[in-house]
Amino acid sequence: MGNPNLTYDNQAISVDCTVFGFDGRALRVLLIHRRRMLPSGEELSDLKLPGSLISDAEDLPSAANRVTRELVGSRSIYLKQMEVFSNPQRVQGQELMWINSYYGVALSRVLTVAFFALVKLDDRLITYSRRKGGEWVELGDVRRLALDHNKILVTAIDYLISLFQQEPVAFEFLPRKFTVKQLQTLYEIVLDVGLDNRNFRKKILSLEYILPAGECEEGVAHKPAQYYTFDRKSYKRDNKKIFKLNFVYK
Amino acid sequence: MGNPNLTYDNQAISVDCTVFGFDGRALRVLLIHRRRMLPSGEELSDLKLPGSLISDAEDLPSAANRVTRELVGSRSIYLKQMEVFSNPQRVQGQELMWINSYYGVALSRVLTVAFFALVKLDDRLITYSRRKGGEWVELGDVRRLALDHNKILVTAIDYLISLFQQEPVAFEFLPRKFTVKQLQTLYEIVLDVGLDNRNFRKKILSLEYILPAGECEEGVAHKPAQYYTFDRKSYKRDNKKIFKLNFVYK
DNA sequence: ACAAAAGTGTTCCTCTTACACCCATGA
DNA sequence: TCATGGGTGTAAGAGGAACACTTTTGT
Repeated sequence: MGNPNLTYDNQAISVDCTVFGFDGRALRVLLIHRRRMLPSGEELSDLKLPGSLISDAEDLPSAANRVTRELVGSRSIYLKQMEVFSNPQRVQGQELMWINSYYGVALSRVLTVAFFALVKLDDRLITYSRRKGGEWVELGDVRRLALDHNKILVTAIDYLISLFQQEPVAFEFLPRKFTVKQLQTLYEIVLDVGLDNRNFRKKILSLEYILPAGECEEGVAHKPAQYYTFDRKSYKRDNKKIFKLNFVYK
Repeated sequence: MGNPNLTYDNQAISVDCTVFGFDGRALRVLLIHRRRMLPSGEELSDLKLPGSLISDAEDLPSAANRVTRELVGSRSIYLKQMEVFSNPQRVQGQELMWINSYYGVALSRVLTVAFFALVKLDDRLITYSRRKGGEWVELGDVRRLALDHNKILVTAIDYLISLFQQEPVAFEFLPRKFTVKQLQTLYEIVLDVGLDNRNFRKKILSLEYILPAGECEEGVAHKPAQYYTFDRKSYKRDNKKIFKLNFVYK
C-alpha cells in the first residue's frame, strides 16, 4: 500500500512552448496575448508563452505540437521536451483562478512540461501568427510574462545556447538556402560572441553536410554571396565517431 | 475558453528513478520487488524501478529524492530529471489496476517523469538497500521489468553515456579517494571502449581539478597505486571557456 | 570611383594518437 | 624470483586560433 500520508488530488499537466525564430538580426520568441477580468472588473492584458492543459487522449509531444501549430501552421517545427516545472506553488491565487475558469476545471495545482521549439521565421509567418493572436517579440524586448513564464523562457534560452554548441540546429532557423554570412551572424547572436570569418568559413565549408546550392544572391550592392544548403541525410550523428572526452578542457 | 473537446480527468504524475552504481567491475541498477495478486489468486513477483506517485505537496525533485533515499539512505545522490513518458496507453489493464489498488486511487492514466541518479556503491549500501527491499542488479542481468520500465532504463543508459562524455560525473560513482586505473576502468565500461593507459593518465593528471591524495594503496601484490581526489571547487564549468563549436567534427 | 560585403592562405600552437618497456610490491 | 598490475616518454598528425588584403557588384 502506498504511503497513506500522501494525497494525490486535482493535479493536472500542461505544456508550455518556447518557440524561437530568427529574423536575420535578432532572436524572437512567440508569445500570445492573455486577456482576463480582475474581480474588480478591470480588464488586464498580458503576454504568455503558448500552452495548454493536456487532454486525456494525447501525449505530451502531441499537445506541444497542437499548441505550436495553432500559431505557426503546417511549417516544419523542431520540437523538444525540456524540464518539468513542478513547484506546487508555481500557479496560485489569481493565476490559478484564471486557469480554472479558462479550462472549466477545478484544479489545485498545475505542473507544466516546458517544450522548446525552433521554426524558420519570415514575414509570412509573422503575419500568420498575428492573425492567430501570436506576436513574435525580440528577446531584448520581452518584459514581464504571465505565470512563471519568464522563468521558463530563461531556461529555454540556456537550452538553446547549449544546443547550438552540441548539434547543428542552426539550420532550423534559416531558409533552405542560406549564405555563410547568415549562418555566422546567427551563431554570433545566439552564442553572443564574435567569430573570425575566415576560420568560420573554413570550418563550415569543410563539413560534408553543407553543400553549395549552386546559386548566388542577386541584386545586392556588393559581391553576391553563394547559397548553401544543409543536407540532413549526410548528417548522421554517429556516436562512436564523436567519442571524445569533451568535458576535459584545459 | 479552452477547447471544449478536450477533457482533463483522472491524470496523475509519478516519478521513476533509475539509480546507477559501479561495483568496480560492472554497472548496476537499483531495482525493487513488486508483489501482486492476479485475479486468479496467483501471486506474482517481478522487478521494477523505484518510483512513486507525487503527492499534492511536493515537487518532482523532492519526490524523486524521497523515493531514492528510501533505498539508499543519507548518502550523497546525483539526481537529474530526464524525460517524461506520457503515452496515454503506457499503463493500462492489470498494471493500471495494480497502481490504483496500491495507492488507493482511481486513475485512468499515469504519466511518469523519469529521473536519473548516480550513487557511490559499496557493500554497506548493497546490504542497506536489500534490507529496504531493493536489489542492485548488474546491467547485463536485467530481464523483463514491470510496466514500461525497460524502456525507461534504456533511456537512462543512453543518458548516462552521453553525460559521461560531457561532464565529469564519473566521480559520483567512485569513493572519495580513487586510483587512475579505477577511473579508467569506469570509463571503459560506461563508454564500452578501450583506452590507452598512457594517454588516459596524461589527460587525467593534466586536469587541475584532480588532485593527488598523497596516499597509496596498501597490501596489494604489486606496485601500489596512488590515490587521487576530485576537487569539485576547482571544477567550475565556465561556459565562456567551453566555447567550442563541438558539433563540428571530422 | 566608391561603398559594401564576399571571399581567400599561412603560420603557430595545442591537443590527440599511436606505441613498448621498466618499476615496486607481496607471495 | 616471479607474477601482478602501476607507471612512464616521444614523435607525428590533426585541428584551432590569430591575422589583412583582394574581389565583385550596384550606385
